[in-house]
Amino acid sequence: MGRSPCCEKVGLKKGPWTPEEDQKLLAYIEKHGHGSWRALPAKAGLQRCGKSCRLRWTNYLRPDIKRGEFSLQEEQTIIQLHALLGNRWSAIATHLPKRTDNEIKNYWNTHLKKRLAKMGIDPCTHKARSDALVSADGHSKTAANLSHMAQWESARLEAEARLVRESKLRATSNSTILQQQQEQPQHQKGSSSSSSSTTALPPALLASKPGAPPGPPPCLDVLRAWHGVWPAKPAIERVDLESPTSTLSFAAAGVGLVDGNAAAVRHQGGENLEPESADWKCLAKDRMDSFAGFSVDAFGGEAPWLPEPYTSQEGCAWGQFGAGVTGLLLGDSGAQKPLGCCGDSYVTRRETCEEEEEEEEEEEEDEQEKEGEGKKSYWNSILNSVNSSPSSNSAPAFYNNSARVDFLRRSPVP
DNA sequence: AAACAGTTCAACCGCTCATGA
DNA sequence: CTCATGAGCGGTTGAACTGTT
Repeated sequence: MGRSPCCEKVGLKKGPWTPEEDQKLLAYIEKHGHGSWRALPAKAGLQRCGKSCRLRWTNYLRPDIKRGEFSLQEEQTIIQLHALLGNRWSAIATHLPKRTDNEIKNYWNTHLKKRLAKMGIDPCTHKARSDALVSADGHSKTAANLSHMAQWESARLEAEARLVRESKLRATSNSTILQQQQEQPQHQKGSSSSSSSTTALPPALLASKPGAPPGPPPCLDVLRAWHGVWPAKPAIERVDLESPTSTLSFAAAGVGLVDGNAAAVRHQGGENLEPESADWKCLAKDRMDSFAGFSVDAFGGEAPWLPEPYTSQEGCAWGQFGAGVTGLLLGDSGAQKPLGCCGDSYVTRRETCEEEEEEEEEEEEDEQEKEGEGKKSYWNSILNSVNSSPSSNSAPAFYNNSARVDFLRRSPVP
């Protein structure tokens, strides 16, 4: 629309970054923070446009980026959030700590989308292609409700993310930033305008603080109101406010609890279970036909932040069931090779992969211990849920929560 | 071993949004 | 209120890589 280019294009380098360029960018940001991206290239001695620098930093060089294979819980989170938010990758990325929107987008397009399509599930709507939702027996109302719910939740997610960002900025500016600014008064100029930008800070400020108090951020009052009660011992023990890309990590925390579910599915079906495998395909299809209405839309929107299923002793409410079905969708993920593991352009992929695999093995061992219980109980939960036949008439747990339904009714549709 | 096809992912492009003058 | 500017987002591209014939 006649917009001037973000920077003078002449003489600026494009294409893959060289190690030297990376080094320059890293060194500059480590020392000064990025400040104004537009002005950065000149200051850092780079023949790149600011946009390119920002992208390189946020998608590749930033120290708190996790690269390599997506874990099951990450896949679940992506599918669930995509069902709710659609292609809003940055919003999805806020729930996947250390993952960039670009990476998530790529992963969706190259893996998850295909997997869903292969299963006969429309990756756009997250419904079985033969739409059982709007059936003759009046389920369309449920569909409308779910759509309403999804819209509302979508807006709410954004609001929460904003609140957290704002509170984070406030908190930071009240303490460290002030001090930092006194020491380096000019580096932060021009970076305060962005509502979501925390990366203007030098990385030292962004370094994770494992011991940071895990108390719920102010925005969680909204959740408390939403849920009626904040669990005495929240399933979400850690709210990672430090990651520049993550304003909330409910998804990781919450879904992490059901990570074992998908693993359990794999376990039940055997590690070599292929998506085409008759057993689970039947199960998936049956359940998808039955639950197409809720599909991932319903439980996907639910699982990441709802504490109920995870705090209840039985832990087999809809959230878990939903995550379990998502696990079904992810049935072959466990067997897949690490993809694009170690994106380092300058180290051969295999070298870094070996290191990462070792680390991942260690992490897996830890996770497996935590998941043990979930794995055992999940399949029973699935069977219970199936046996108790949560037909479309019996809504997921949250729909039976009258307070929430009331709240929903009062809530405006964005 | 070579040619071809398919896949992955880093990077770019064009657009919208937020902010400040 | 309008305009200019910068930042960020989502879609797309193309080089590099991998698998198949």
